[in-house]
Amino acid sequence: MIYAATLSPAAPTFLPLYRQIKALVLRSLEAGEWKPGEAIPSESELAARYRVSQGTVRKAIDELAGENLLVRRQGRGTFVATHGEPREQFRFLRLAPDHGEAGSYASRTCECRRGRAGAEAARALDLKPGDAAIAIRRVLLFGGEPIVLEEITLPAARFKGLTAERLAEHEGASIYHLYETDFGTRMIRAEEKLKAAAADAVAARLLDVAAGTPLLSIERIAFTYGDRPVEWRRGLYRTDRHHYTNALF
Amino acid sequence: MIYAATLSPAAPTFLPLYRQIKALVLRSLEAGEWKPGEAIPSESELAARYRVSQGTVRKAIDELAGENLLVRRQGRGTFVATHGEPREQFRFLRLAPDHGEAGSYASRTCECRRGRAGAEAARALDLKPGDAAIAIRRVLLFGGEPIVLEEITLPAARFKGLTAERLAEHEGASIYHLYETDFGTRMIRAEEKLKAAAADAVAARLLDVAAGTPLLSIERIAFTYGDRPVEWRRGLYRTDRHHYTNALF
DNA sequence: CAGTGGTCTAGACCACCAA
DNA sequence: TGGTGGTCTAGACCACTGC
Repeated sequence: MIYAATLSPAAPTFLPLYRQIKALVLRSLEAGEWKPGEAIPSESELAARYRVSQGTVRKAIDELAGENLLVRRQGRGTFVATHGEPREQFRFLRLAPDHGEAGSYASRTCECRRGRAGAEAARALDLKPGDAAIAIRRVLLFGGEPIVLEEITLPAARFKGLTAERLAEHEGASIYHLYETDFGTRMIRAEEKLKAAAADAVAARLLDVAAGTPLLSIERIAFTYGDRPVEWRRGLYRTDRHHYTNALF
Repeated sequence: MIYAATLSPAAPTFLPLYRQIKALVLRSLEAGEWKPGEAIPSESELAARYRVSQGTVRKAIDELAGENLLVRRQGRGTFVATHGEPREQFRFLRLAPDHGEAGSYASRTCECRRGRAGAEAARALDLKPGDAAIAIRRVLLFGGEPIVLEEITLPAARFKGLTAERLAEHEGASIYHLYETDFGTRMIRAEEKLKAAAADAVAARLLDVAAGTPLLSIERIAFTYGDRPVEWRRGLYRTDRHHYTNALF
């Protein structure tokens, strides 16, 4: 192994071995050498491949598992995380009913068109003025009731061929799972900005509330490998019978 | 060391050594053997004390550091985390201005009285019908502007002697730091529920907005060691020029 | 320079799972 | 029963801090 310091004399004057291994595993992940849901090689195989001890591989994998990129399963192996599993389903959707258990979930796509991105979305996604984008508008239903109105903007280059039909086939499952299966794009993390806003006429109609009703407005930028922003969205949430949950540590 | 399985034949049939060490360190932390901001004994000292290897102590401390209960500082030692440090200051206050840098911060206490807890607070804090509570009402100012109106409810038994004067002396610093210094109560984690709500007359006056303005409503329960809830609060946030930030992983 | 946390190794053994 | 991840140890050495 070669210390990064040897290659780039900048910043952290020293890069531990396990971080270099982590970067190598990350590169394989990003390149799709192991697909979401698949097992990666065992710790001892990786140790042999990279010529380091198993403990060093272990520490690299520990960090990747901590970042939800890998999932360890004792006795079975280490797997590439996927948004397809029920457990991961609601990691990015933190809405809960005020009372009782979470009921059914479904999405209804209103619109899916190709065109220019809005100013905010273009800035968030680093799109150049001429770049095409895909705009989706949909309503999320909980227990059959319309609770969330969402606008999603995607760079057309990465999500070529995404259609309303394909979205319709996928209703009920996480859209991030569709991104994985159809476009090989896995969402790693997201940043959100929350505000309160009054419902305009469109939102009022689609969410079945009076115009002016306070709604929770959530703007999100989602990132894939390499911290590349690849999805922008704004959601308007009815919070009369639901709330957004957050945990602080 | 004794395996937990020997003591309680229930649930996880096996409790690793490092978890037992972690529990012992946690007990010392909770008992105040080492105070916030102080250094705990070195890894080798703890290894000797508990008769385990340094690596095992290390793994226990790793987890506690991951939960923000301890802070490692290479070359210096491991310290008990505190809300007094600037770095920890805004861990529980996730408001940011829409544009520009975060400006000054201050709090202005409107009211601090002893009495009965509200129904919601009493339920959240596990208070019995007769238990006394302390109710605080305050306004948080950012850049000199009133942005947040907060009601805080505390169990009177734990926060005996908390007065408006003491709060006033503490303006500008985190109230969680005051809890630590004056009452030996350190907040470990919190759960929040976010909603959008219309400003009522009182909120409108104190936040200098029109009645009916959409506000972000945040209800929080904060926990100390042993997952004991010891603070309930509801905040109403003006979000016309600020937003609540959240990161999803 | 001594002391602390941080890294790396090698090896033994345990817990869990699937076949 | 064999393979995988999980735990534990002992020891060597490195990086950082403060005296």
